[in-house]
Amino acid sequence: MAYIAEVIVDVPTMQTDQPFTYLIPSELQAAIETGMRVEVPFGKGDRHIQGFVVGLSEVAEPQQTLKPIVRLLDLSPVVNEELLQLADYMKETTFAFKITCLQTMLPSVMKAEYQKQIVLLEGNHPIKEYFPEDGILSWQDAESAGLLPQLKPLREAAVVELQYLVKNKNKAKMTRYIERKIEPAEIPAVQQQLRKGAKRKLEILQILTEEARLPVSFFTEQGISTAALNQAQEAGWLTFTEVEAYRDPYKDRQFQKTVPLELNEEQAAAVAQITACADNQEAQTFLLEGITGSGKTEVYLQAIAQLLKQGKTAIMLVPEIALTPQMVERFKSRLGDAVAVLHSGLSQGEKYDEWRKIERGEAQVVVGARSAIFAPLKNIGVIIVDEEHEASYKQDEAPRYHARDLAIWRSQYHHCPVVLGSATPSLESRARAQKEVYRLLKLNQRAKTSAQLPQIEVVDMRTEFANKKYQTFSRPLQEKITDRLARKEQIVLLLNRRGYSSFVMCRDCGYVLPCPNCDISLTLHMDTKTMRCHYCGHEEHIPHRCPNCNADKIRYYGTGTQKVEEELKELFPEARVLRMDVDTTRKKGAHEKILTLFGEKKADILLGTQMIAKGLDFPDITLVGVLNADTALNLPDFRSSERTFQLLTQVSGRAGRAEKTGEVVIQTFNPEHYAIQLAQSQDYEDFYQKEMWMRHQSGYPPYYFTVKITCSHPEEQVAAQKMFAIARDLQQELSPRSILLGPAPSAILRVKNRYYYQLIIKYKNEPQLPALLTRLLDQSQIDQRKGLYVSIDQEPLNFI
DNA sequence: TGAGGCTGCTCG
DNA sequence: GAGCAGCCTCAA
Repeated sequence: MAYIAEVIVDVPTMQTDQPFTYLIPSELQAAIETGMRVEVPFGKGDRHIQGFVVGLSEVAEPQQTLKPIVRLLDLSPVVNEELLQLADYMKETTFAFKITCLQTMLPSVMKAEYQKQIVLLEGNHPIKEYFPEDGILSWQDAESAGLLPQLKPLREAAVVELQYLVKNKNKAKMTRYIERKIEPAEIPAVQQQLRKGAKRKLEILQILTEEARLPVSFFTEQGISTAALNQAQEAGWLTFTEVEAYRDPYKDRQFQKTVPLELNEEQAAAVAQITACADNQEAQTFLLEGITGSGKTEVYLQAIAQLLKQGKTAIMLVPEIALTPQMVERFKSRLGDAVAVLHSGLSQGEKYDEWRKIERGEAQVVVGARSAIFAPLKNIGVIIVDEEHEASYKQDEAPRYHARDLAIWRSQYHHCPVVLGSATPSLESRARAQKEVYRLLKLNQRAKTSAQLPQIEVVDMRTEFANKKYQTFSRPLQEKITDRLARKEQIVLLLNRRGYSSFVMCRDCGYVLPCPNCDISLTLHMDTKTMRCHYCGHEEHIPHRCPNCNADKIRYYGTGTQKVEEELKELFPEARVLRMDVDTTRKKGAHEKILTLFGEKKADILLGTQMIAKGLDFPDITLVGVLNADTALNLPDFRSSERTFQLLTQVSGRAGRAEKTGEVVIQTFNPEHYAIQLAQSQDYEDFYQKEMWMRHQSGYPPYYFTVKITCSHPEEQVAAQKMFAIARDLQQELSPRSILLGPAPSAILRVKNRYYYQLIIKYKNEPQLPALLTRLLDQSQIDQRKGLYVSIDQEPLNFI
């Protein structure tokens, strides 16, 4: 009898994307379980790598000689049966390797790091002078000392050995505690015997009278030294112990307990339908289409609260930029300690701790961005995807999954409802509701009955441009800002940065400073006084003279937030302005600080990029200005109208959420465009009809499915040739009803010195396509050593 | 003739 | 991802 394990190894290639069989040594047989991480030897030379156990079995006689598992990296499984199945689904739908899917599901600290080192076997060999005492030399040190050529023959002669270490990074944080060993009743007697002046010992004993267990920090904070504690230990009064501690990013925060708000009829009906589904174990997907300010979050909270009472759990996904402190506050204060929060602002250790809390069942509600869909909850009662239209739910690197799809998959596993919420649903989701694949729930009223939808004015910037002095602010907007400042009400200004940035141009020859590695102009950053590339991170000084013609007529162009801020200060010197963009929010907690200041009315104007469009809920905002509505409108992407409409509707929703009525000013060069006009009338349903007609006319989703294939190589020719070869292949195999767009160079042809070519397939029914694409990837494996990469993006959200 | 590079193959 | 075999090229 032999016990064997099927293991997915950490070698992300097409050829190794399958389970490998290993022998389970007898000492591991009792402890090993499916879903654990293990260390295994792999390949010639038995390099040690990490793997995931995906199956266990018993065989009479293995057909081949098997290598044994070296050790277990976990005490209990880190992926359960459900997540293993989910990984299979992800692999099929995203064309990613299974190992990549598995690693994506776990906190990053659980991904192994490998270390190479050289071990001296023959202690007397002259080479030993290069080795440290312990006879172990790291690969990096050997390399930098130029020893590698010398070591090569020594390895063959078995003087040294090459070792690969698998480092397990997931360390729980430990806190030192003190435990009382002395009976409280004895303490007064001991205190009597202390010699005079033994103040600290007296104090320690006093504390021990009250408490049996305390963190060491409790003592040190009171000025009791560790030396004193050590003496107390020697006296047998106490012992030190280590207790596992969670790194809780919110531990110092007090959350005021809140009570459920009164629901209006529409909200109550929505909650009832969702919970009824959960009660009936129905895997139904709801589309909750609610205008801004209609109280979608309250619907989520009450549905979750009800299900929690029945012992169920819940996942709430929000876009990264909407995961504001306000949102977290709302969940924590309503649902208390049941809530775990996962977002990019946490350190690796904090993320790991939140994950363990969930995994152990200590948290029942998970609020987080895209990757929170992998939260290891059991008995899920509802999954909510807020702002479901947001592009950030799709991961733009492998595995290119969409969190919405995985949410639906998990709901089917748990027989529970999914709620997709938005004021402006994606066309795909709205169309599915039309076809009754999803059930449509509508919220047509603002939750606060006194709150009205804001008045929206569209300003034609073509006529405004005659007023040359201030190009950024139209006269109507200036007048309204003046008015709000006088009334001490708050203003939000949105600078739409998509496809737009500030750059430096020479006025004599028109030269624009490019990135040396990418085909894109460098962006001006005034805070660091540098030019930066947003793609590769290249940085250089701001030029004073034109590098091309040497003229000194170099000028800054474009409208960065910094430039707008300066203009604002010039126009309204008395206004207090807060700026929120990538530059001012880079530091941890900066985001929160800006919003808190604004919430406390320490500023009159909040100026920012897209990140201010979502989730802000401040009662005194009565004016929203969109400085440039149409920068995204002219991008060559069929979703540009949809994105523009969504952004304008979302940001308009920030105005007039309480008693005071709000106003919105949209500045545009395309006032007659339907996306702008329908945003003005705030009619999502009209927009949906119009846009569906447009998509039907031009043959785009949701009428067609799409796949994007991308090739990249350091030489443009090679990337292009491969792309054309793939296109020829596909042309032959696909049905004549499918359409190929391209091959064409990507919108930014060169990134990090690699050239990108792409091809888009539009199709309605192509059952052979997954197999075809898998074969294509398989064939492209050979090209990888030549630096030629092929990637596949199923239902891409960015066409350019 | 031997060193070094490139390609294809394999890994349990 | 890494080692290895088989093949080719190149220079002496």
